[in-house]
Amino acid sequence: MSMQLSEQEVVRREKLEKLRALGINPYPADLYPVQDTSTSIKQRFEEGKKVVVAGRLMSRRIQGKASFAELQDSEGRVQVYFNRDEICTGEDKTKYNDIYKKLLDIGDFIGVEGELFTTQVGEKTIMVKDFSLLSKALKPLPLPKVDADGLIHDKFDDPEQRYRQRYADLVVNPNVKDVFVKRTKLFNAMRQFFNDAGYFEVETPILQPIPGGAAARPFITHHNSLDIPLYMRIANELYLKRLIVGGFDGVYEFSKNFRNEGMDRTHNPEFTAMEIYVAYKDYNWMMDFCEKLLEHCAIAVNGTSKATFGEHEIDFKAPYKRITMADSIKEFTGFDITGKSEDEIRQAAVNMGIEVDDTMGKGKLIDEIFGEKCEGNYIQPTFITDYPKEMSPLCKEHRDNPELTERFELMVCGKEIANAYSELNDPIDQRERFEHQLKLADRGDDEATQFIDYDFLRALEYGMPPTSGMGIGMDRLIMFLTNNQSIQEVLFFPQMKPEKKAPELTEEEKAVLSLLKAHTPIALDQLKELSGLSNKKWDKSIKGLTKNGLAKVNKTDAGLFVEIL
RNA sequence: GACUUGGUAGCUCAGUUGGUAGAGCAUCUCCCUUUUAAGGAGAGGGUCCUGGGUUCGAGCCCCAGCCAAGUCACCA
Repeated sequence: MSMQLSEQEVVRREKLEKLRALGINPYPADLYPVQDTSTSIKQRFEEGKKVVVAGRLMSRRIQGKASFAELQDSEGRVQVYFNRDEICTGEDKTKYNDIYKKLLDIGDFIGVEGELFTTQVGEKTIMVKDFSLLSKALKPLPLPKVDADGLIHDKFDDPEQRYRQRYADLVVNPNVKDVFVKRTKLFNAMRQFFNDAGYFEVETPILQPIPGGAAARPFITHHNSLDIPLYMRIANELYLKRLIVGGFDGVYEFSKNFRNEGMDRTHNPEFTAMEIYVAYKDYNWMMDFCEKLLEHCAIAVNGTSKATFGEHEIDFKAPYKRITMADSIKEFTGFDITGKSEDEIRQAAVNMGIEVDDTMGKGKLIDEIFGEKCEGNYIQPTFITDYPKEMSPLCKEHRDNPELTERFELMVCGKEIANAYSELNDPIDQRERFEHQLKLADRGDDEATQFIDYDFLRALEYGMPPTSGMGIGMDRLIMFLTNNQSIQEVLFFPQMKPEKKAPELTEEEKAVLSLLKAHTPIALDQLKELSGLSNKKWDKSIKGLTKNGLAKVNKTDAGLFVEIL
């Protein structure tokens, strides 16, 4: 069946044929000898210099026998000047009059050879001596325009369309491209920082027989040859620790994780975390390392340690404030949790107006209080330390207080962007904590981990050196560094519900068509009668058929007749 | 999952108790040899998200659904 084409798409396909008729391949195979870019031209501008550039034609101002246009390449735009008599030095003016003016469109890729000059209004421009079509665009791009005051007109900014057609978004919205350039700069900066410190980048399985290292609902799949379920990873922690057991001093991985949970502007089903584990270190060392790392990354991405996020200006310059969870709660609620029983803490939470229920243990209650009363207050990067033990099944008990763990989270603008431990390396303690989680899961606590990774316990039994580990949510971090409030803006291809395509023909249209096959031509009223459709249905159906080119309505002196085509 | 808002031309958006679907840019035709969002004149272009219903008549009203955004809940 033919696809529905808009008028502009039909026109472009016709141009394609006209180009071929003129002996021009709209999709040539040979390379184009690009020598310059839009930025190199402006940076190393010399009057009369010969240049060769390629890119998309993005705007045109045609004035008869001359025309200004903008060419967009990977680095930006440069103005090009097409003059009929420069391009067509002989009698034949086809190349300018027909090929350039009529058969090229905005969005087409062209290659341009020319010489640099400055226009009367001072714009650095390429005088085109010759050009070639490199690839014809059949769909018109959205065309935002920026005026002299920097205002954007006809901005392409519907999020649904931008996310579904990121390619078009990237072509027409340079600020979107910048976000992804910064994203890659962040990864490169972090990788360089780790490599300079002597740590190894590694890869661990994404398909795992046991999804471990976090409490989250996994995606499940099935391996045919092994005939076993496999889970997509929710975290890579347990694998990286195995490598510390194996003798690496420091390992890290940028890890795509998958969690089968809700989606909103801070959660995508797949997201990227960075996890690093360093032997012979503790969480105090990791805090120092973390703040140096983030300062380094912020500067690499934005050229400064400062970053604007919404109404806040945040500064990633080290060092960051450090406060224990107990002190934080004391500061914002006046309540001191140290030495208190579960009931005392529950009562305090109730007094603060926090909803509690009986299934909440001490750790969960403390977490609720912190989340409700404290978390949102930390705008500048702040380390919150010494979390309750119940909340941290993979973390080492605090050296000074057995109710706590050696854990910190880094808060920025009230959100967690890093989470780190002195890792638990006591295999017997670890086994007990896993078994405890299993009991919670059996009781129906769906947050608790439902599997015990016995292989991981075996690894710990061989001995893991004291180790500190840290995870950083890369998507959230880049949101802060690029001032984006939504994770979809920092992912090239955020997960979306599939677009449903309209059926080629509805059942009603098929019915009318078969009637029409039996009686053609036929009076319109008679066909409508035969179809037995309601007015609205009839109208839709006959319009659908004529639009698809399957039927035609003829107006004659005798009335309206429908015929099949 | 709940609520709110939205879905109309390639893009951005109007659309009046419910009465022939509009504008700007883009497209097409003609004129224009240093302009820069938008030169001049003219023309074409629509699954008004989908499906029902009410009505003589629905872009508009009612019901159901789809998709998205936002808020909350859940989740970390």
